[in-house]
Amino acid sequence: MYALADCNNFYATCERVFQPRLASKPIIVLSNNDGCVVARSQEAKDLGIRMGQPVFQCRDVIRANDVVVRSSNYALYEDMSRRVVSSILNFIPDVEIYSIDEVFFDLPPVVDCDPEILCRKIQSTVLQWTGVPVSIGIGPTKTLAKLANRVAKKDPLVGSVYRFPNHDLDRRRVLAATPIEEVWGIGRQWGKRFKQIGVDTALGVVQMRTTDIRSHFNVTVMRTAMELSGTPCQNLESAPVQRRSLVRSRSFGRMVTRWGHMSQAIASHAIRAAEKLRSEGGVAGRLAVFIYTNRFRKDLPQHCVSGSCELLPSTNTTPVILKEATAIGRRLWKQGLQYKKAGVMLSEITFGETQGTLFSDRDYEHDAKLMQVMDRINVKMGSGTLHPAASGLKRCSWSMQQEYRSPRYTSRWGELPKTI
DNA sequence: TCTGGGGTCCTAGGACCC
DNA sequence: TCTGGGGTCCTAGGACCC
Repeated sequence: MYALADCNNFYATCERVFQPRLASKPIIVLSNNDGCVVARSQEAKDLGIRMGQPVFQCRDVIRANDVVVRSSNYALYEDMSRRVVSSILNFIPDVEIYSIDEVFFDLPPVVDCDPEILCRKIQSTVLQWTGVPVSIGIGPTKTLAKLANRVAKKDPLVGSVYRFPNHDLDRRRVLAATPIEEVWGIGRQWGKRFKQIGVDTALGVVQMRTTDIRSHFNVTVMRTAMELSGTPCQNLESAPVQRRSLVRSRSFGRMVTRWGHMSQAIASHAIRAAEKLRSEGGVAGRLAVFIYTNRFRKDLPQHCVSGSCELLPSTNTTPVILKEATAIGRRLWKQGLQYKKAGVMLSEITFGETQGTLFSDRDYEHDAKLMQVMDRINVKMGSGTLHPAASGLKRCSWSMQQEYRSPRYTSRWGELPKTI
């Protein structure tokens, strides 16, 4: 039996925990650059503000309803997420952290422990210890736990915890009430294709033959269909998975028209990406850089390009990655265009022993020591204290906008909550 | 005027090998 | 006139998730 605990309106909830006066107000949290709505409290959802909607499109609704607007504060959300997980770990030895606001876990088939009762206990404990309300769905597969979670969230009668029913009639009722595109793993596009062949709920999928699903779709969709029928195809992944790629990218606060600014942006992404990779102990075998113009400005010439190179031997050394990234960026750059976004991607990431090379005079031990010193200083004195000058010496026009960020209450001494 | 960032998996098609 | 069969590897693009 699987369970999925999902924090309700997570980012909006985090904003509320330390500012109780926001308790019943509509809240929205914005993406980087304060561009789109990425989280909404229930009140904001009720006002019709959509997920992913550009904030300038809902200015009127915000003003008319006194909606509280926040820039995203990942330092706060990540720390709150960690607290939620550690609360759950008090009851369950092994969990899979699926996302910043979702945790899967196994419920052992113990006779004297009703899974629903245990989950209710977890739910109330998390709320008491962290202030974050969670909904928990229980089912024989992860997909069904996810589906049950949707019921736990939507149906006020079930009190935030819902177990996918055993009884056939109930099961069909719940499946029939789940629109096809809301099944985990089937989004809008697959949903459309299902509707074309006359299937518009989860029940319809369960009633199809597996071979028919395979012929219309791919194996991923087929697995989802099997999970909906109660055959597990996905295990609990409690060991942290080793990543295969890593991206650092940002839209610019203002359009970039000078190579000087672009090279600083690429440099800063390269530096951050390399730093992140070292923190996880990996090395990358390939580096890619991309630069984009503003795809929404149909009136301007578009230039969305990327270039990549092999890193041999695989590396996480900042100066190596920085030099290559800048060179790729320079090749991609076209003067006279207005750029909106740039990013750096590290891929072919490996951990542990790596392939060396015979033909290099680089001193790898020296590199490793230098990076270690730099990382230690930055951990101790704050991120970015020591950095290559290529990323720029002062905040400038391409930096991100974050006008409405709340304090990082739980992770900065200077920003601890105070009573007034 | 203003439109996010970070991942994974699968498939088709092209280039190449013998 | 008639032009094979069996592989691998890589990349781009499309789908999904949060």
